[in-house]
Amino acid sequence: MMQGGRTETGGGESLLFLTDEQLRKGIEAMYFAYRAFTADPDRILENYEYGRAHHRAIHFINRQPGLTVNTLLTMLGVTKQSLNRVLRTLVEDGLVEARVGRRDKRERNLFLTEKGSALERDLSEAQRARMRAAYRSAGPAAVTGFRQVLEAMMDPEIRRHYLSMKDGAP
Amino acid sequence: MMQGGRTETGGGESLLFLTDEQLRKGIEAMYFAYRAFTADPDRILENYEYGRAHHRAIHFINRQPGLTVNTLLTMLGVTKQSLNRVLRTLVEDGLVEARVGRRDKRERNLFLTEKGSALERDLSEAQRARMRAAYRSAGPAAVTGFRQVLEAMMDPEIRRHYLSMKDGAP
DNA sequence: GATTTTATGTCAGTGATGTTGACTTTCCAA
DNA sequence: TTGGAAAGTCAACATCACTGACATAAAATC
Repeated sequence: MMQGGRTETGGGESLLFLTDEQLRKGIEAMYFAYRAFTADPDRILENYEYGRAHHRAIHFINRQPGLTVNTLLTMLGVTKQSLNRVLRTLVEDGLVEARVGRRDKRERNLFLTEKGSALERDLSEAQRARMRAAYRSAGPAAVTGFRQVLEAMMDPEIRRHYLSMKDGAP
Repeated sequence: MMQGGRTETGGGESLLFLTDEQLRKGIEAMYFAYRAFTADPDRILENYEYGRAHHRAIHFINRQPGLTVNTLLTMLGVTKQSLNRVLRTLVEDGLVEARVGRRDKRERNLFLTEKGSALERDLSEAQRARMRAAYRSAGPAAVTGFRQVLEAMMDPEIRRHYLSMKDGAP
């Protein structure tokens, strides 16, 4: 049975953090933390008729103003039909502006309106408050480790996108 | 405007990791990593007619064999109606056994059957493989920080449950 | 100039997951 | 014995994802 077995590859004591039990705890930690992580913005979104998908779209449009639908599609990893439904309501409600591309008129460049920016700030401040508290309680060294593990966990193509977005360390 | 502002509370350079930009990167890291984290088991579940909710139920029943429906409910944070639909299919398909409680016959104690254990191993091995690779590439110190931040991010009641589950450090 | 490819939008149908609300059954405990 | 907790059930509904098919416009290519 593989269940309950250790996963050391012969490296000795320094690999104790790679036991199946340790990995399972990590899996549970990811699950529980992510749930808390999404709970705060979800509470805000209940007041509107929006869901998590709207939040994601708003987040990335704020991070890369003018990005195209296709780029957003890649980052969100959903189908265009799914994203389109979300974008349509956001444009209709005046939170997002979709400007026809200047060079390539097939493209739509997406921007947040002032109203969209306001919601973005609300949502992200709720999320940042939790992240800030967690960072503060864990300390800078832990935060570095946190980011390292998360980055190593991402799919390579997505990690490229992630790393290319503007960073807080100038 | 609060947007783009720093969040230092006067502590000086040691709090640079708490800038809004750093927090936003952390938020994105969580999102992208979690997506990768769930992608592997999701691929396996496509072959069955199960979804992520079934995976979660199977995971926790494996971790705490004999747990009651109510305990599982608390850990999953869903309604009993939602969980019931999932549990019913798992029991019907012979992956989960729901034994009437010995002391309190209203309760149901949940166990994985051999068939259920087999699927659990498949699913969790896929997830552990990614976690193992990330841990290995980031190293033990990073893993400690990773866990610290995630634990600080959880809701307190859930963290209690999380910490009370068996740990890999004996 | 005609054809193909690309970017986007739209409509229809489906499935998994979640919700609320109302109700029943079982059965422990005051 | 009665009240209430635990569990299960049924119904209706919303969100968010998917696939598949099709439309439009513009760029790219032949």
